[in-house]
Amino acid sequence: MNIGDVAKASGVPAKTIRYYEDIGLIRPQRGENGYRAFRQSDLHKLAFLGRSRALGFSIADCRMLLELYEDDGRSSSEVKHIAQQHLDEIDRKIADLSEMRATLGELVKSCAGDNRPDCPILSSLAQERS
Amino acid sequence: MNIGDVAKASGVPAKTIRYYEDIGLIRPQRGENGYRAFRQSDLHKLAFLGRSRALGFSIADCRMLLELYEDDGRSSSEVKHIAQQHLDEIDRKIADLSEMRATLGELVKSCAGDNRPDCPILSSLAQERS
DNA sequence: CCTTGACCTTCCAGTTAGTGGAAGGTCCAT
DNA sequence: ATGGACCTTCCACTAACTGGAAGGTCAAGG
Repeated sequence: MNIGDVAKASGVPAKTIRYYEDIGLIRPQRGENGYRAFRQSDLHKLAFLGRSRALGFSIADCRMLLELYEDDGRSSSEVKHIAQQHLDEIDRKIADLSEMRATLGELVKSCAGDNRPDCPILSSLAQERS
Repeated sequence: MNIGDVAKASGVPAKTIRYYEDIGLIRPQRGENGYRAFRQSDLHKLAFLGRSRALGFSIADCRMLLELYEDDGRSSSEVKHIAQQHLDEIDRKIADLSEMRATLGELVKSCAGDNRPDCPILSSLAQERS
């Protein structure tokens, strides 16, 4: 399979696939014409990567997950540890965003949004506490 | 005031302050020794930037907000528009993260996390649907 | 007067995870 | 043989800093 085919099949853009090869996540073979020749196992890996990335795992995490996936002697605890760390990170991000959302939501609500200059959003950012 | 003083007073790191000057967000004067000489208005701007960034506004947004802040002829609707867009963006991010959190949370819960290799997390990423 | 340490300066490189685009080679169908 | 759809590499760019090196400045203590 050529890169366009695996891109379509895996949902990972061709450019991204080349990038993944660059950083050593996959090692497709090459045909005589220089084109990358993907095997089923490459496609499989790319789909794995696509799903991992969709869950927000970093490339570094994906690399470890892929290694664990191919390691028959793995312990599920290793996988779970990575996932748990990521889950904690997600929770932290959600908490941060929720706090921003709360503050900003209040400010937006309190701003008239008309053609006058008075604006509680700007006042708050300038710390002109009312 | 030197950069260290404003860094302390504004909470914005010195490196970041230099960066903000680089990209034209602030224009501190210079002393004879070449040191940046910050006025109160610079400090004020930096604090404004610090608070804007803490609410997750992009640098581009911050630039516009700062301009609006200094524009007496502004309409609060312009400010509100920027803030509303950002709020929507935050909501989108929270929604994305919440979905990841839900999926990943299930997977983590279902993984034994012991020394055996069987792992629903990896199975799911590999799309070996059970 | 000299030194020491805490400042300050600029500049370069690296971070994350790709994306866009240019220049050029290949393949297949008409 | 020519056109279009592929493919290749390489370089630059994104966001918002951060780290570090090399070197100048300033104030205090000996």
